[in-house]
Amino acid sequence: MAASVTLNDVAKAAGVSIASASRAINGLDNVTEEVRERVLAAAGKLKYVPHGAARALAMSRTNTIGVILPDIYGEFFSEIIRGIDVGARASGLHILVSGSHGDVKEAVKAARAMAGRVDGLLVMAPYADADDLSGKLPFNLPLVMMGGVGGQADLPSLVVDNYSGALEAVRHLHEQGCRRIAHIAGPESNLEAQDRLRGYLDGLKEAGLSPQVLPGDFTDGAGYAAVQTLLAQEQMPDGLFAANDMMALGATLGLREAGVSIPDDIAIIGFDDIPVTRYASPPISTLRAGVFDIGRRSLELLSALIERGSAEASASAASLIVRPELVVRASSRRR
Amino acid sequence: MAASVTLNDVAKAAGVSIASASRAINGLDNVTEEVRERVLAAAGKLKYVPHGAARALAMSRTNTIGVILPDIYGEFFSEIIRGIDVGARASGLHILVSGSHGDVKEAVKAARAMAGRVDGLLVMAPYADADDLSGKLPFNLPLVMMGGVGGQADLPSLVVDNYSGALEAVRHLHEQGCRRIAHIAGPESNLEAQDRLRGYLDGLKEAGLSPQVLPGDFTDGAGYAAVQTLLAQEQMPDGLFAANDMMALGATLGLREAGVSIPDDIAIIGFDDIPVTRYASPPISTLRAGVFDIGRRSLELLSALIERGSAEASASAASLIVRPELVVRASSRRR
DNA sequence: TTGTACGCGTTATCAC
DNA sequence: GTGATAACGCGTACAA
Repeated sequence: MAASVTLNDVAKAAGVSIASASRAINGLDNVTEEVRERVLAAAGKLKYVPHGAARALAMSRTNTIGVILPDIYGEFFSEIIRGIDVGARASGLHILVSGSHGDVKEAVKAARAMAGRVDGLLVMAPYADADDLSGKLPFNLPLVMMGGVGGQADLPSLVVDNYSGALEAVRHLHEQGCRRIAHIAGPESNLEAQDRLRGYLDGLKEAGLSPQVLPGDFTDGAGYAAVQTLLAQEQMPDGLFAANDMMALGATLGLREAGVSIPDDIAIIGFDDIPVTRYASPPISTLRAGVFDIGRRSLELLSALIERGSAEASASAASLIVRPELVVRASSRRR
Repeated sequence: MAASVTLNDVAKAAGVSIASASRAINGLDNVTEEVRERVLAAAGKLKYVPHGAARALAMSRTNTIGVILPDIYGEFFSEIIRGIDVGARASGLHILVSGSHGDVKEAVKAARAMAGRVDGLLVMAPYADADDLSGKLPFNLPLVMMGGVGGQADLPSLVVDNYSGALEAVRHLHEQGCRRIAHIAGPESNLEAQDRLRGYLDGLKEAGLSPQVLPGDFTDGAGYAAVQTLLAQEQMPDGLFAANDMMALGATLGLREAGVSIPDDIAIIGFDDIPVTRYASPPISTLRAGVFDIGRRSLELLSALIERGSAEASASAASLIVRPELVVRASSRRR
């Protein structure tokens, strides 16, 4: 019933031209007060709502930014999205999200689908080789990369210093008296996980300890599985650095189940500082990457790029580097 | 630089008409194989990407659905979004999200901004009076309400049977031997919280017990604060039903801090079954509303409405009612 | 101040 | 099969 009412209908109902109707509705000042009222009244009665796509086409401006994440749920991404939401709100922008499900092809596909529907792109693709994206992604659109390794493809980006974070985690465990420190790694193809692994290895070298790396995939299940491996060996480690908080959480569950005391028998630290770390028992030490801030600041950066026409986008490609902050909680505090 | 390349550019480069170019790119069959190849080659070389808004305008079809939630982060909404994402993916739809921040005006505003940019709307507005929305929201757009009270404004919807869920929670605690059962309520203006409160009150009446209701706002902080109140009174309750899981979680933290044993001294149960309940210690009993499924099924419902042109949308406004399922974990298991 | 007419990038309907 | 051309709904020079 009733195809949606257009500006034309409103103009007709108000007895003015479509141009005047447009002006009145958009609050331009070159309209008689009387005309404005007539138009607004008509619009109200007809329940007129501007057609987004048409407006976007005419103004080549959507007031929407596209967000492409590996996934759009879970503690980690949820925090990212929150940051983006807050920033977007402040800038009067809307958000078109899409999950790439860890696939580069999907990410590119999503980006293509967003062309002409967003003013800029915020993408996080930690698994992607820089070259995989650089050529295919930017369709003359302002773009900011979140996470990933530094200076990825010369795109403006916000990255976490995963390497020094990992280094700090190891040093912390060492200071707490740990001498056999194991690591639960993230997905092999994940660039951030790779950096964290490097930091761990260098940290152990620095301390003169020998490393033990267990495979993982960033899920709590992987953390749980990893401790099963550890429990089966002759000697347990006395320190455990998980590449992210979810795996640290899974590890604590497994250890508690086995009656291992945390942090006395084994100290644990994660990475990211997602909310649930505070609710775990014991609360889990971690490295606060400022997930929320990453989202918010990325959006601000993108927003700025959009405003200035994204002129020399890559010129000012000053990749902001976020240095994670050590957060010590009960899971690793031994004194 | 270089204004984005259009279909016209591609057509010109391939030496065909814009119409043929369109056909070739959209895979229609009435094109010579040779023309198709020329067009595709040109498109590839020019890095052509279809303009979403223009396509939407021409086809009056966006392949996008708008999602309006009170918030777009946190465990609960994250799960909803996950469900929607899965459903959307299956239907080849994109998602335009917006948080209303608990404000009806904001929700309506968001919906207006989405007009002409989406094919349908998925909205959750638990604080909204049915009448507040029914008139202002549907701009000739297929719409499905998530949550809220049943049959809200005759719109097709997916609602949780909060009342019987709450009733079941109370019965469970009673069966476990609890005789002084307190309730931490949700926000007063929240319709779902109201239903849960009703269920609680009727449940206590049924058991012949006297109720104690503490105020809350669905945050863990509120749960924590509520137990401080309880700890200060002469006699502690021996059972606690929180209107949602986050408050139940906050309550367990407060109680553990005070050295109160769960579930021996006090049994606890929440509502919603968000992921974190499983990681808490002890794991928290709850009522599984199937948050994920609500998202997914809402989308499926909406998708169906869109396909069939939303003809008699409200005719088939068969509000699907989800009956929550009791999930007993350590926090309330006394035997 | 107001109205006319064109353009935004695509799709779809025609003739050819 | 292919190519003009009219929508789609709106903003906006430009002219009046």
